[in-house]
Amino acid sequence: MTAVADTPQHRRALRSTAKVLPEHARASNRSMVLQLLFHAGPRSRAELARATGLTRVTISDLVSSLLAQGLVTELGQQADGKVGKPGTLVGLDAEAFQIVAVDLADDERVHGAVLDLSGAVQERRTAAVGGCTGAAAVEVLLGLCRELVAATTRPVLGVGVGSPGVIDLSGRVLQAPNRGWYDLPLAEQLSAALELPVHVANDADTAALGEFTWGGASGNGLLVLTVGGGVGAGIVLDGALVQGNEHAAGELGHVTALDERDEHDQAPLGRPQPCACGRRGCLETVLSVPAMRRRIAGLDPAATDAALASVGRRLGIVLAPVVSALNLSEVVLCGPEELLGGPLRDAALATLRERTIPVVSSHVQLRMTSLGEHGALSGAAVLVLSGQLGVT
Amino acid sequence: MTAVADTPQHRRALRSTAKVLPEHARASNRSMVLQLLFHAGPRSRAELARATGLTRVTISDLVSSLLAQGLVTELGQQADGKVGKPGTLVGLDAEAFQIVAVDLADDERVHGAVLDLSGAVQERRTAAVGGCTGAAAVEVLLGLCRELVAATTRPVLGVGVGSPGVIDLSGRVLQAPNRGWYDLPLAEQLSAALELPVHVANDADTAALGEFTWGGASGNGLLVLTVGGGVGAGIVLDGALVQGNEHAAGELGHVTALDERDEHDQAPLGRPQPCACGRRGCLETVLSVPAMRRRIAGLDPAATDAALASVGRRLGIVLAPVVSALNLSEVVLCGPEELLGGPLRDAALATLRERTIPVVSSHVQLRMTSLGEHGALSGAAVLVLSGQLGVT
DNA sequence: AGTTGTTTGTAAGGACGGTTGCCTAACAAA
DNA sequence: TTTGTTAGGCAACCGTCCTTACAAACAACT
Repeated sequence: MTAVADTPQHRRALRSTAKVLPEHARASNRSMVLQLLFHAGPRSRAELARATGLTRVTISDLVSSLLAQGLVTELGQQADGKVGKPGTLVGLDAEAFQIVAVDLADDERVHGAVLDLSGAVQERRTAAVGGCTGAAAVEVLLGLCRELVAATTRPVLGVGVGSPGVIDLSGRVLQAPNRGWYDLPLAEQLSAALELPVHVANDADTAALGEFTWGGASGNGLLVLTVGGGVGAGIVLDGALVQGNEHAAGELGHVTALDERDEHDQAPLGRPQPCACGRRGCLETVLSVPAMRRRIAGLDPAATDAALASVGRRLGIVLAPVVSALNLSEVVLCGPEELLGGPLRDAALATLRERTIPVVSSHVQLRMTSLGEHGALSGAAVLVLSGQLGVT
Repeated sequence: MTAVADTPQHRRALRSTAKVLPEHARASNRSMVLQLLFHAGPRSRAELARATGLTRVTISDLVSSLLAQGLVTELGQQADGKVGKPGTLVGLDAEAFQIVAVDLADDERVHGAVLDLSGAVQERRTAAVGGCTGAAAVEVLLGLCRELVAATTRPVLGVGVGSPGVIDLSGRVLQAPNRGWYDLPLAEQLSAALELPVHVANDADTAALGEFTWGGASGNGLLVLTVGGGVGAGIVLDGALVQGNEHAAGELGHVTALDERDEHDQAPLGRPQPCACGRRGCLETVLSVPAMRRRIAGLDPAATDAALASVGRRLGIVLAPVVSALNLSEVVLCGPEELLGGPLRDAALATLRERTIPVVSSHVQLRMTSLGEHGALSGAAVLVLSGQLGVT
């Protein structure tokens, strides 16, 4: 229809650009105010104005619209002993709305929760997958969502879903072998059925978002490694998830981590094992929970520690190039504390530091998640916060 | 002075946010038009409107201001056989302005050039470093800049500099040991002296920008590896350079690539060699130009190929985790063709593909730069295009 | 040749968002 | 009480984009 040819040059030229209207400026400034109230706590209008660089007039206008929507509330006078008129504190009303979050990482049960805007869990529900795949699996998910929405006691801001698989920005599942989903517009379908905004992302990505927002991330550049039945990663740079060319960023589980001839460790991991992907020696074959449990089964404590440390060293070797290339400030491990938290972590960090230049190694952290097993759920909630309010 | 405490939460909250005014929207839309004309060639106003999503009225307004600034020119009627009034083609005037670009990667000579807006080199000059460091090195650079500015025949859009070292977004050189620069506000100093906009970035980063803009990059996610006296990398994701937590992203040269006990290659690289950074087995100790020349000196062609392939395999091993984590679409090598272009590249690509999951490996490219030795210079020019016009 | 329909580019008017300048209220310190 | 400072609101203005309307230029049909 259009006379303009849709050439690759066009798409390239406009890939990361879109028209900007004054109303987008408004939305952006609104997000900035919410972001500030979210992270830094209640503030007076005048303080918001100083912190954002906007004028008091504009902030007043923004705040009044936020008050009208019920997102923020006035919390009374500022009782400092300072000169001048005391300001009126304005704070985010964490209980004004609720978020429905669902985690599909577990193959057996779908885990869901209702959270408030501060990430506090209000309700928790699960549903059995029962081996369902394809459309039936969508039905199970939809059922849990309906149940959770029914359990909310406030208006629902939106629904966030973290799922294994490759998922694009619009919430379309390009492929999720575990569920038998291929090219499925999951967010669109759920949104139509629930009549709510729905955001879907890879579960490692949601875990990374959760860690970024609530895990007390320090610097810039975060990689979250989820260790379960498989191994996945989510990367947050400059406050945004890295998507990758095919939306497959974070596929660290299937990087070769063990070679045929290079194992001379003190607690040898043995020959590279075959992997579900059809190759051998993938990181998943040594770092996944089942693989580690098999390896340490029946070992005495010292041998267990040595075996886990050996796994940690392989992890450190794989992480070193990534951490160097991106100059990450933090690597976070999500998974069973008893496997990951001890010698594995220590060995991985030591190896990572040995193998990177000081300007990188001296700043990088490697730690367990501070969100426990709720990481994926709260991350799915951040998906909604980010999508609906611009807050991360 | 301000009553608002400057807490970490504040900086965190506002890190990737800034107030947005309608004029920023205007600037963004202006950039979008320029971007389209730059990459897709001349268009009529109506076509620009369709491609950008803005109305014809707004485009007319934007185009008229660009015409007034001399950045674009009208190129006559569109002579298609279509119905309706033929449009007036509007095109970027590549010769309306010129760009001064300087490359400091070479320790012996500073290379500079005058380019037009299409990246075509108009003039070329160099200056001897003569072992200068610190302020004296700045003087040499400044002298070359003045010479180049004097050689321009059109108004100068700005000056772009690519330099080794760690450089922040404002063009402050945090550390550049080769030049003896530490915490030096280079862009600011040059800008004050030349009375022109000056943009400074790491040389690997400028090379990556050049490749991204003029190298025919295909997908999303580009890593450019510069191989010279050392090894550096620049990464472009979603059209923007990756900075890193300490602005040290791309420090791949000092990732350990060779271990004490894991070398069983067909053309052994031997024991890990000491590196200038004080550790052993860094990628630089096998992949830098001097290291490779030493290794192949006196070898017959077959042995040379085998040795270079062995280096390539080490490179592939280091790249695999990075390419997987970011799902990169392209890795580009910059450096001597005779060393990098043959068996080394082939072995690196094969190793990279072997060690990554198909969804990643089947899409990734690994090739020599298409910009020859001018990559860094044209990249420095892109720095200016990007900074002044929003075009990449 | 005249009519019709399509497309281009411009003009006028309106909506929206932010700013500056000025005002009043509330408080501490002199 | 006076003075200086800070908070918050009101009015007027400017910039940016939109919608609507219109003239010009052309192809195709009658």
